[in-house]
Amino acid sequence: MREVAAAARVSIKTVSRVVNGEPGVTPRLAERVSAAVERVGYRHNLTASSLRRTDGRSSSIGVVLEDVSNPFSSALHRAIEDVAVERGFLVFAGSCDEDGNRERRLVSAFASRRVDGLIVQPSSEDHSYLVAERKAGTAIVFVDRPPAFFDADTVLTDNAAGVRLGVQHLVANGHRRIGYLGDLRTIATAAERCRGYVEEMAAQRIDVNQRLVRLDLRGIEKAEAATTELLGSEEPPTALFAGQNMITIGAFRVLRRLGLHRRIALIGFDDILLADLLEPGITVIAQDPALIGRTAADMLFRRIDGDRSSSEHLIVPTRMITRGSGEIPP
Amino acid sequence: MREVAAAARVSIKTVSRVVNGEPGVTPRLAERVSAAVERVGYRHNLTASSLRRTDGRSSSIGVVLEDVSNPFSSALHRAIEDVAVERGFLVFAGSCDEDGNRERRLVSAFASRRVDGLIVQPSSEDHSYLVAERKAGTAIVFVDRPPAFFDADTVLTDNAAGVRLGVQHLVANGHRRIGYLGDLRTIATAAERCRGYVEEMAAQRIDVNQRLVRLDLRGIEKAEAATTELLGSEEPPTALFAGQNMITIGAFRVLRRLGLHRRIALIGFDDILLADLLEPGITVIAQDPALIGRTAADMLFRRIDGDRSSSEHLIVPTRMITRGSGEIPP
DNA sequence: GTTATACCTGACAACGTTGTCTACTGACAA
DNA sequence: TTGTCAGTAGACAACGTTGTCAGGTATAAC
Repeated sequence: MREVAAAARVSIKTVSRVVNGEPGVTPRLAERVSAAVERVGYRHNLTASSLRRTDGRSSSIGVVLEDVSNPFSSALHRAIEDVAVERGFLVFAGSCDEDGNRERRLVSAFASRRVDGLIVQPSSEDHSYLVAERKAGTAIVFVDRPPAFFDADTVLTDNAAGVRLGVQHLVANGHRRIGYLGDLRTIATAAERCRGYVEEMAAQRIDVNQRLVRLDLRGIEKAEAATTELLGSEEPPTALFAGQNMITIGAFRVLRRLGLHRRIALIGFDDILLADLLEPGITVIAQDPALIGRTAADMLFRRIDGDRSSSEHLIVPTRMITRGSGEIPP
Repeated sequence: MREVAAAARVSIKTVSRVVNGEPGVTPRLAERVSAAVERVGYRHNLTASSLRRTDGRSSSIGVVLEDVSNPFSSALHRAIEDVAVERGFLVFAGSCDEDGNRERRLVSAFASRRVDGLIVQPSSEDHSYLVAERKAGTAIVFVDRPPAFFDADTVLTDNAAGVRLGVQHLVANGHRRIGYLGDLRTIATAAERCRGYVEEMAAQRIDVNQRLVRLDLRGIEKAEAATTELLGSEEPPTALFAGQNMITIGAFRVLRRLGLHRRIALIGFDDILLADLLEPGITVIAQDPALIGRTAADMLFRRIDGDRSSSEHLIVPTRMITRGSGEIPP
């Protein structure tokens, strides 16, 4: 900046004014400065700028995801990015793989870089550590899963209601022996989904047979093993509800392998690319990650803009997409 | 920091030493400082720190992707992140949707935040603008596609060789009327893949029938339209090579719709989740985005660590995964 | 010609750090 | 006791900006 000032024969402050588009500089002078900026190859240093500014804004936000490469998380990420770029903000993103410590380390790394806001898809089971960030003025919004021991804005899917919709659909098609395959119970959404299953079964006056319920399945392989076991049991289910993406894939693989894919009904939570091209197409309870991400980002920027009202909790609905696998009769 | 210093009754510099783990502080004193840090709720400000440090490192890198939510890009992103966290670096990521201007804006935003390195999956057709960044000391690595008018390290897939492998496989299965469906020719990788097709056809002494070649297909729908047209023509192909993910999906959809999915062979470039569960499974030429990302990140950090040797150009091989669709005879 | 009024411009300090250099402390040998 | 030497601690400036405020310069009105 000093170089630019020298080249344009003005003071440093004037260069700053031009760079920031502040008023009070003659167009002619501004032109001279811009030319000098170009000539010297000057690049504005936003870190120094944010250090000095009274509001201390860094124009960046941090996004903590389960895994940037997982389709759901990355759709969130993209939606958030789209809102951020409109505001001239940049996005830090990190994955924590269901590891609470990694989540904390990420947040701390973001905090060191003085992000203006955080969007967290939590892995940890205690978010009281965020109190310090909040006090430092960082806006915080949770997506997909609620925080624990910490009050903040949230944007969640109604997981239980989604599962209930699916189970209801299976019952309407005549099923009563409905198996449930769920993810780690430590994941809040997985617990919610399982709750939805139990509640809807009760609402339909069907006793839950514990032998038809398999939980804590993480990854395709565990889902495959559990499905194989379930279908090989004495009184196998006539329908399966898969509580997550990878579980749906695992279950479908086994159904195919056993030649049961046209005989046993299957509904999965979360849509899957290509699910429509399988035979039969897989009926799913679809979330809308793009809408969730956009909503969360809008909320975050409202907070960054100074909204101090009490925390909001939004629910984004799910929707059932029938494609065949969920409509197989018992 | 001043507060911490006051609370621990030491000078600011001593606090700095403790925070940075510099030697020359008695363990007892360090303990006292750490306690004060905790008590005051102090958070190290990395932006101020990097401003002052002689090396000026921000411990962050920028990643420019086609789209953070696209499976290939997000796999790259994840692999890069994994290398970065090991080094204590944070990752800015942005999408540019094949828009060269967006790419430039992203790079400029990264530069303003003084990232130490850039990994670019380019959309632009002229990267001479990066000369300024390079001169400022930013390390730059290109992935997936080569830069134009700019010399830098690259990590690319051998696209032409991959396609040749696929075409060869089709010919070996008896096909001679092989259709080719390609992405926008402005995308370097798409051009390369098309070249592979032409070259292998020549090597097999088969004349390329221009009516069997459809290019500039962007997105599933355009691919569907082109496939429909191709298959409805007078002398339809007996096999199709789809030059990209979405094109493969579009082509398969049409084959299914026309009931030709067991009669016309199909090979796609890039693996697709669930491709093994379709009927028939889709034979693909698979890239290894995780390896590409990791390699690029390793390269970038070598440059950040000061490696000034001339630019390297690595090629990551592809591999064919046969699943049925590519083995259908004419 | 003088003064008032806008409007521009620049000197200086400060943001939260760290590099440099000086000064202090205590231990040990002479 | 004194001198030397590590080893440790602190004062100060500086990184690249911007906020504050004082000062300068046209222009217009008297």
